[in-house]
Amino acid sequence: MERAALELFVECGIDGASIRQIAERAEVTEGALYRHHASKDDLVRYLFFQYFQGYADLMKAADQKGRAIEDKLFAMIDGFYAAYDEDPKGFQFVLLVQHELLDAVRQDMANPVDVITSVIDGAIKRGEIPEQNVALSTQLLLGMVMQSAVGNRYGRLKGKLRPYARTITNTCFAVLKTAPQ
Amino acid sequence: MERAALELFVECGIDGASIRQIAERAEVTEGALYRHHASKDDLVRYLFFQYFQGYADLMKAADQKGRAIEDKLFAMIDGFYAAYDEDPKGFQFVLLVQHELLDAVRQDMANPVDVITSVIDGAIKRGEIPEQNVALSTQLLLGMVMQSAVGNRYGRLKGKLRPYARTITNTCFAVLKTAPQ
Amino acid sequence: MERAALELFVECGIDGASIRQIAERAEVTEGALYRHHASKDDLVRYLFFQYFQGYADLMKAADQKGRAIEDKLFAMIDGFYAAYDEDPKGFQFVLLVQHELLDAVRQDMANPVDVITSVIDGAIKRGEIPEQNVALSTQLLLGMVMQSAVGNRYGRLKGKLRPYARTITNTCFAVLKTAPQ
Amino acid sequence: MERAALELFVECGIDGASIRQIAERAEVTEGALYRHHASKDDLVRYLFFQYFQGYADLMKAADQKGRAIEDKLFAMIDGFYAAYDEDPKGFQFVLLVQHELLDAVRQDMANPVDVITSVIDGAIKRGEIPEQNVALSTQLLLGMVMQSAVGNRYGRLKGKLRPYARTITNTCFAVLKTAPQ
DNA sequence: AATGAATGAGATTTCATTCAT
DNA sequence: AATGAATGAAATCTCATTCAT
Repeated sequence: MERAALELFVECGIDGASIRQIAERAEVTEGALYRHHASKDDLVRYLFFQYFQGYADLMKAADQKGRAIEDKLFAMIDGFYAAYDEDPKGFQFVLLVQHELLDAVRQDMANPVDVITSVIDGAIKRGEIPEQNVALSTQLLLGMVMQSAVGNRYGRLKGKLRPYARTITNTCFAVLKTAPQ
Repeated sequence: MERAALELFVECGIDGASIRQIAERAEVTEGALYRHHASKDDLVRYLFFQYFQGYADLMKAADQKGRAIEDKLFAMIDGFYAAYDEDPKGFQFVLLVQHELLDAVRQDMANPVDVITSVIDGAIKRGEIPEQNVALSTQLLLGMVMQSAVGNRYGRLKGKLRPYARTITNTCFAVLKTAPQ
Repeated sequence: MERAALELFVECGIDGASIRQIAERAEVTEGALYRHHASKDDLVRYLFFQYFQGYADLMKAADQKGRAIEDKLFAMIDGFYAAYDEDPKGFQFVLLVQHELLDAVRQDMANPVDVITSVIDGAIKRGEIPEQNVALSTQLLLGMVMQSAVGNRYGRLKGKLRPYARTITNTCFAVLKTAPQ
Repeated sequence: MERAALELFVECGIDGASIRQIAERAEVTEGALYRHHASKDDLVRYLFFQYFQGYADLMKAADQKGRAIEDKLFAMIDGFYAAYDEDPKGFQFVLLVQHELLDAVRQDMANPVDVITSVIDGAIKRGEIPEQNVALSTQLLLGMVMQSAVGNRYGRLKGKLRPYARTITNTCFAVLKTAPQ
């Protein structure tokens, strides 16, 4: 049921996918959906937080891996790519609704963005990379990783993403070495 | 009128912004909108292509600048940031509808993505950077530049983006030097 | 202009043909139409009465022709068919709006139906045909003549109708001879 | 619900009757209509084919009655008048939309017009009536029968039509005897 | 006189949600 | 718990008509 919703949301957009369509694809009735989720919004939020939480957990776990930033970065990127390869639509869905729901995140749960920032911060403190504008560096790394997924979706980047994990880790490290200001 | 539409689209999403709201903000009646655009879809497409064309022209012009890839890259990034700083909502709007409209682009007009690819290709041929997976490099550069704009929108990156142009150019060059595969 | 309206009304129906379409086909602007006719309704009424008057005049003139009912009937039928052949859309238009406008007719002008009735009445008085239910006979004759035109429109009856005038007159006479009750 | 629609269509015309009016008269909401019929057009088509099918079945059944054409004709006319007397609006509705929907008929189902034609054809072959222009004769009979119903609607012919069945059958036979060419 | 942009009302249709069964 | 018909609000779009130019 949630799967049907996710797929339709990604295919048609949130407003473009109607409850009736979702119910049809899930092979239940419209009324039945409302026993599991109070509203369409609720369903969207549920899906978003499920995936968002997943990505956040991934990041947090990666943060524990190894000692050097390269290990942590690799764990993050490899983890995300593995997750993406397994369920690309999940990522696409998060991308789709982040505009509306990112604000609702900040308080409660760990944010992947913050984890990246803290990883970079730690590396600077340990002298692994030079002083830099961490907020900026965070966005740059984030951009490279996420855009590779987007490029995959649009057919610009074929096949699975996980094989790129080592390469992307290296470019991320290269970026951090340039000390973006 | 188009401005009112653009702003509402960015604020509320395409489906979230109703013709009535747009008309109200533009201080015209709903019917009046339909004299200028045959449908809501038409209005969305009109806005998308206007901005997309603008960015494409920017990229093509930048491609002519200088000789070395660093000059070209700087022209692109600086040009894009200047455009973004002047009208951030235009970029946000393009981001918002690219999912649905990118397919409608390919045939007719130059695509910024292709321009970047060709710039990288040229640099490889001239021996300025090593052989690499150009499709991948393209997405990485694109990701860094676009995500910095997204980060600005979400308040992660404050102020104007243009001052970052030189720095980002350098990181782009650093990325290309790592020869992503 | 009136011609453009008539044609569009017949092609698309009264509500189906918009003022804008009419203006376009007539190669004038919408505003210009309103200088000649106070409203769309007015235009419809104008066209209806123009044709209806024409048919009524035809009938009245035919009523004067000859002495015997056969002469009068032939004049009527031949006259109507001639008019139909020359401008089938005029008749189709009248058919299209009779539902709404026939009521508006009764008072002012001679009605073709009444003329037929009076012709039959006269023939009975002169002993040319037997006593009968004149209202019924009127509808039967009317039905044969009008349906032949409708049949022509729908392709059931090819070519011009006027050549049928003599034949139809004879069948009309045969009908009247059966003294419908 | 369908009844409310039928009546309003006959009273106000297809475009003149709004979904809202129909819903009001049927004492349901507009949305409820759309559970049963996908669109206004669909509703119109549904009603048309229901009645058209009914008339066609009537004609086919009548075609089986008796041996002589007079029997068949009487069965047809009597059957149609009975149907008309019972539900005049049904016929008026069919008349109203035939312009647009007759074309959609030809392929699938038996057409009353064709049945009449075949009845006349049969009578000619059996020598009951002389050789003639069958297409023309068909329209003449059709015209008499249908126009009597139209005359009833406009108040030219009072009361029930069924009592006229025998008379009209006779006039039809008289028409066929004149061998219209 | 003519233009055509604008108006305002209304039409069709969709849809999240509810609720009697 | 599930169903699916019904609701009611809103969305997109059309159009006869007006009016400043």
